[in-house]
Amino acid sequence: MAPAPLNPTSFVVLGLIDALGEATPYELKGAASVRLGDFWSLAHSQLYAETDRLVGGGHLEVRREQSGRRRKHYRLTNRGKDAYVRWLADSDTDAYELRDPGLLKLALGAQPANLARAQLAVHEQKLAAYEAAAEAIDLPPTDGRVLALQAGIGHEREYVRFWSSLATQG
Amino acid sequence: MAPAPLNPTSFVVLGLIDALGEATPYELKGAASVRLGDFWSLAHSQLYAETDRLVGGGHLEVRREQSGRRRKHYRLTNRGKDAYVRWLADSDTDAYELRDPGLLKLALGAQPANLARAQLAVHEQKLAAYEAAAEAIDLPPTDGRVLALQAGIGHEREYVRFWSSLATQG
DNA sequence: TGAAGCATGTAATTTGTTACATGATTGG
DNA sequence: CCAATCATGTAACAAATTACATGCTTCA
Repeated sequence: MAPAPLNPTSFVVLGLIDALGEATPYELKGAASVRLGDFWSLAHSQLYAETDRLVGGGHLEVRREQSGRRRKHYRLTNRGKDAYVRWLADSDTDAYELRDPGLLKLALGAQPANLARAQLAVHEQKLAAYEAAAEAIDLPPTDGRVLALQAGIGHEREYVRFWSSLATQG
Repeated sequence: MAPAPLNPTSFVVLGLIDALGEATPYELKGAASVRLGDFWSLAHSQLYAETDRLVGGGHLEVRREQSGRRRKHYRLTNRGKDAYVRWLADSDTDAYELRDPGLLKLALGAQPANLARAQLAVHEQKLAAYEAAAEAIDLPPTDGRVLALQAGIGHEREYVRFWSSLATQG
């Protein structure tokens, strides 16, 4: 039986470990929220599961502390590094779907005005948070994290524009 | 043990059946792609599983053909209708996460220019498809489906703008 | 009449979420 | 020193994806 193929979660883990050199699942949790913000969240239990799987596939290796907490520290193997680098360089990415619960309600017939007011509040808040993060970040403007944040800001602006246009009626 | 709570998939099914009056899973498949376009897709096996679950929770009732294909036709029960109407009227929707694989690669350090060219092509195509759909649709401009489509168009425009700005370099 | 593809489902596998448990550290 | 909370994991459950199976229509 072939080992399970790598999925986006796998690459998040590989990418974070690549950046950190070595990490425990707990450290990955922190790194994920820093590097990916809230546009791609993972439950901490997923990180424990995914690191295990990646060890099984030969993409990571573990070093376990011999005393105290006996934490597991993970590093990339050559195989893991290769797989990650190839994924990163491959511009043919998975398809993306909007899958926004707010738009789902709208499409299924919710009253636009009420929904819009609630959604507007949500997206205004998220926009403010992203803008604050962009303000605070200390990285060259060509860094991928900055660019991704700019993309997030663009989307939230678009959401605010969209729901604003519906919020006024009703 | 309490019956499993309803999730977005459940409400998609309830909503489609509400609109259709009665439907087989196969008909739901068609209805979903018409009403939700490609912003919220479901595998056909999900529809069989979800209709079953909803029967178990008392939200749907089945009528099975007595001969031939013995298809199952589902209708809302009062309980199902109620749950659906309440969900639709509740403006407090689930949170939304962007979760775009393209942005994930960008944030993890992919070369912006190559990625951008590929993503640009994808989103230009999607934008064109949405615009064609908006052109073809024959519904009042206040219909939720039309509005959701407008939202999709706005997002795709934003994507095109964003990736365009990165595609020129490199 | 047989191939293509539409229609209808089930089963196996993989993923993701939620809940539970408990040890270590630290600030009050 | 004790309450919070940080850190570390496992287990149970729910959901989604993929693969498998197979009957019905249609039309060449």
